[in-house]
Amino acid sequence: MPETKSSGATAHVTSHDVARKAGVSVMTVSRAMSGEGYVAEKTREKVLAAARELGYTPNLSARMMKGSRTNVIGVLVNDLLSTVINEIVGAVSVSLRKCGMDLIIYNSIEDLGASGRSGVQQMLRNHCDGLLFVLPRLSEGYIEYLEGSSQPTVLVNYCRTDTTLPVVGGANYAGGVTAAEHLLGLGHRRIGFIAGSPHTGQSQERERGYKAALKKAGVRSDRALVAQGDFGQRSGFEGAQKLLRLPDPPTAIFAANDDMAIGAINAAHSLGLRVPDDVSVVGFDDIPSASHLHPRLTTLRQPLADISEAAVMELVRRINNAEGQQHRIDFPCELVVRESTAAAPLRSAA
Amino acid sequence: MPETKSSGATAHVTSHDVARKAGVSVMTVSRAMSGEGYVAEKTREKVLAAARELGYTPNLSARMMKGSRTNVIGVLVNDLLSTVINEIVGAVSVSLRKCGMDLIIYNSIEDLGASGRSGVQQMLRNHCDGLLFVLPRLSEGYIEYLEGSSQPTVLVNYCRTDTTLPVVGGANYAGGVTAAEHLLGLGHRRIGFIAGSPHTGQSQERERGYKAALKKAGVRSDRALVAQGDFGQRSGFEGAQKLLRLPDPPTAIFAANDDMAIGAINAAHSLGLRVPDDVSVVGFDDIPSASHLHPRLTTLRQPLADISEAAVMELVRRINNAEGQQHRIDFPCELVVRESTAAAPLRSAA
DNA sequence: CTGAAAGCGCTAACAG
DNA sequence: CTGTTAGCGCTTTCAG
Repeated sequence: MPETKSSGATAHVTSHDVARKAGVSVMTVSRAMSGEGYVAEKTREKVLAAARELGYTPNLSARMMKGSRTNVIGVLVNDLLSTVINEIVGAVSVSLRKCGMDLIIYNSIEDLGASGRSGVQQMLRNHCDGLLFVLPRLSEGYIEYLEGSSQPTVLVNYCRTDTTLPVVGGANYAGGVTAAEHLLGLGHRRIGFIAGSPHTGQSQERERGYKAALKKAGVRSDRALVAQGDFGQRSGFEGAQKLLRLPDPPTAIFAANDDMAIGAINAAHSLGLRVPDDVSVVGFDDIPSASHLHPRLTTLRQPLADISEAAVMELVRRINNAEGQQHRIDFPCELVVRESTAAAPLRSAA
Repeated sequence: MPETKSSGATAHVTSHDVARKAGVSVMTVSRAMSGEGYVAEKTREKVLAAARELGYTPNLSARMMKGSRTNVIGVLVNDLLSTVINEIVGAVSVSLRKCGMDLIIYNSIEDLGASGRSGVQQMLRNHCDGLLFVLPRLSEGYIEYLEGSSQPTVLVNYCRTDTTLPVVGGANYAGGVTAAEHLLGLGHRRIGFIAGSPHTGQSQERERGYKAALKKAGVRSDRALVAQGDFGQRSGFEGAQKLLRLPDPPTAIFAANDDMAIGAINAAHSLGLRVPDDVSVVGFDDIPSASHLHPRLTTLRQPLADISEAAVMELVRRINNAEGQQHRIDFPCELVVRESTAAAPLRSAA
């Protein structure tokens, strides 16, 4: 094999190579590349030219070993397959790039705390200027650990416990209230709820809101009308089937997220019921497909782009130790009325 | 601030700390942790105990700077929001963990070649034992670069050009043939096609198969029956609307993926057409929601789990420089007949 | 404004 | 089986 010669393979170009080529010291290369410290404009250009020609990029590992900024943040999730998580990760990615930062994603199937000491997570901690947990499954112990850690950390859409870590998310309780009030306003009295998995506490908050609205309207909540799902489409399907097969079935179903709402609509269809004529369905999130369905889904729009942006801003603020740090930011969720909800059918008397 | 004292924050525990605590040299710690080289069983236990107590994890950055294994592979994608990509990433994640490896995901919005020299990608190259490109948007130049690079690399579901890089994927051409033959067998003669984005070449292959089957059956293909989409649900909706509003509309539509097929079904509904009574729809991929739709979608099942597993095996083989390296692995796609396809309506004479 | 020295945390390569 | 030496590629001192 021939040596270097600037062709394809470009073995390992180091700052030494650039330094030699530019006729300066490695230190000058470092300064020119990072933009920190004084370098004569002319020298900088010379270095940059040499770097470009050689196809040089600084070795981040080496850089971070000295403890300096990497401009990379780590995004930790538990389930990349979730539509919402994906939306958030996408939006975070955009916001981050606006700040000139980049991101790396780590998907842990298990509790993020359990693998908190795994190699990759450790590596992210070492490598990243900050960490963003998106809808995380976190153990209490790991939260405490993160609270004690000096690494800037922001939780997105996590509302299970009180924590000193900053949390950014949607107003789930208020959203639950809104959803239930919408259905109550349409004359529904038997309103089912399909809960999602409890990891982040979002489902519980939405359920609390739903129950509060029912209570306020003088409607007694019925435990039989609450089905347990896991935020997946299939669980929404099964939950809704269970609910709709009840002796005294609900005339409306509020699903804790859109995926389950989609499953619920399919379940209604599978039982020969029409949406919204026979059953109304409300979701939560407003994922893209919500508006392409048949019928188009009435749902609570979570401003994921805003949430993501705010989370990034907060994280950056903390990385820079800047002013104006917030401890909790909640965004209101807006009711989007489409075709999956309508006035309650008249056959209500059971 | 008080010093260490093993509480929460656990500043930066290094191998030196462990060595001191265990009364051995750093080297012994290194060996005990990595499992390589000889260490007395008793010593190893002592070290491991000290490490556990201190909450020590080796610094991967430092480790890889010496060029040794990290047991981490980098997964590069262009669109985390794509259902299929997500499925693959999920399956890859599982396969990898079976091999005791972990993964990090990097999502580049642009062409992966363009940012090929970006910090993060460089970091991944430095950090990872191998790279997996999932349905990538790659420029020719970058492929050449990868071919010349010594880093183990596998492409998943990429079939645009001939490359010396190993490629694992589904048999797209054959799948296209199968889809079209299924529709032809049901008596359809005017069969529309909704193409996806051309980045990976998958859509073209499926289209080639579709056209070949038509030709073989003596059906003249009509350019007006091919709509250009981008694999997104919305584009399937729009493409199908265009097709179904034609003076002589198709009685069946083959969409290059399930997402677009879903859009197509919605489009049919929106035009007052029934699926499959008025129009049959076939998708490609068999994403989870395909079987929850109404009607349930007839589609070509890509064995994503097998594909992912094979890709991982091939990558590991190359990382270990092991025997039996393959250059191309294609998995057949199986036709799954559900409810979205039926015999062609009789009103065919235009 | 630039350079030389030192060392981040770890692990090959060689001694013992 | 264990320790010592050296050095990965970079950046933070501290001198020019």
